[in-house]
Amino acid sequence: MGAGKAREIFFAYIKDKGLRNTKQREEILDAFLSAGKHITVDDLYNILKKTDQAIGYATVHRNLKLMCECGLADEIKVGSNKTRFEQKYGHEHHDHLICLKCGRFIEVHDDKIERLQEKLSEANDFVAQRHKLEIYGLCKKCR
Amino acid sequence: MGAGKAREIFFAYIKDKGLRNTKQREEILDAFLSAGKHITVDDLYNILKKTDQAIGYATVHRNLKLMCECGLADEIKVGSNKTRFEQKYGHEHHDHLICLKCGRFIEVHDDKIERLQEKLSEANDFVAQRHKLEIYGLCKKCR
DNA sequence: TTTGATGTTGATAATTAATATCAATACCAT
DNA sequence: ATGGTATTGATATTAATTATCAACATCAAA
Repeated sequence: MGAGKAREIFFAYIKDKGLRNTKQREEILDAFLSAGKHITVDDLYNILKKTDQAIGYATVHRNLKLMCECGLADEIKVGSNKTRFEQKYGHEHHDHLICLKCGRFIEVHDDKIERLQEKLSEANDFVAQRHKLEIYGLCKKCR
Repeated sequence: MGAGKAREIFFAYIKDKGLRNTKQREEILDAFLSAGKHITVDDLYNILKKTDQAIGYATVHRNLKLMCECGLADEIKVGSNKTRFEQKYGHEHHDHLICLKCGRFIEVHDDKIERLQEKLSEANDFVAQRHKLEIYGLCKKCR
């Protein structure tokens, strides 16, 4: 795992922007990097509360945003639920199969689909920058 | 256009559910059916206000939800913006190219991609019900 | 047609998530 | 060590959606 590398990227970004390193920032980064996939602000806040009673919700939120800015994290929004954050560094681009019953996210990838998307964009004089593909249905366990 | 058919579906659904027909309900339905694509509650509310001063925001909202229930409308959420509703009846399934600059939605469709998505789902023991593909980038005019 | 049970409306309140504010504090270049 | 300033954490604000409820409208049955 490139967790060390991810930290480097974060701290380099901070320095470059003239921002500062703090105890909380580091805690949040580490907690995020070792947390499960598709975590919410609440999730991370609750994890951090256990070891840092004083940490604030807004601080967790702000720093997750910061991780998105520097390319370490991605925001994903599903339905009307709250925003989830997932690790981007060291994780290939992927799409999601989302179980409507248990809420499980399955990460998938298909090069062919990616290429067809690119073609589709070109055919519409559109310059694609990123995309989101979510397939909703029932997973193995739930059907 | 099957606007008449769409109305039939709506009223049949209402009757079937033991719901009632109202002046507002009909106004909202008709306004929605003749409105442009990807409309928000606000948009529709403002359109309706012109001909029915007394109509309530909540009523518009509730009835758009109802149209989703009966399969005439679909909710689409992009980024952190407000929910948009689009007509489903008489409109083939499609995906969206979304311009990050001007916000324009371009509707696209690719059978090959659809089939590959189905395969991808099967390969993961997943029963797909619906999906959402959004490609973000810059449209012809904006690049 | 009248009636009455009940679904609907419209105004407003409540809820929820994301973000802004700001005084106190912590960081770090000098 | 210190001073300028970014950060924190508590709280307020914003924004969208949904819930509440009394007044009203609908429609099936009489």
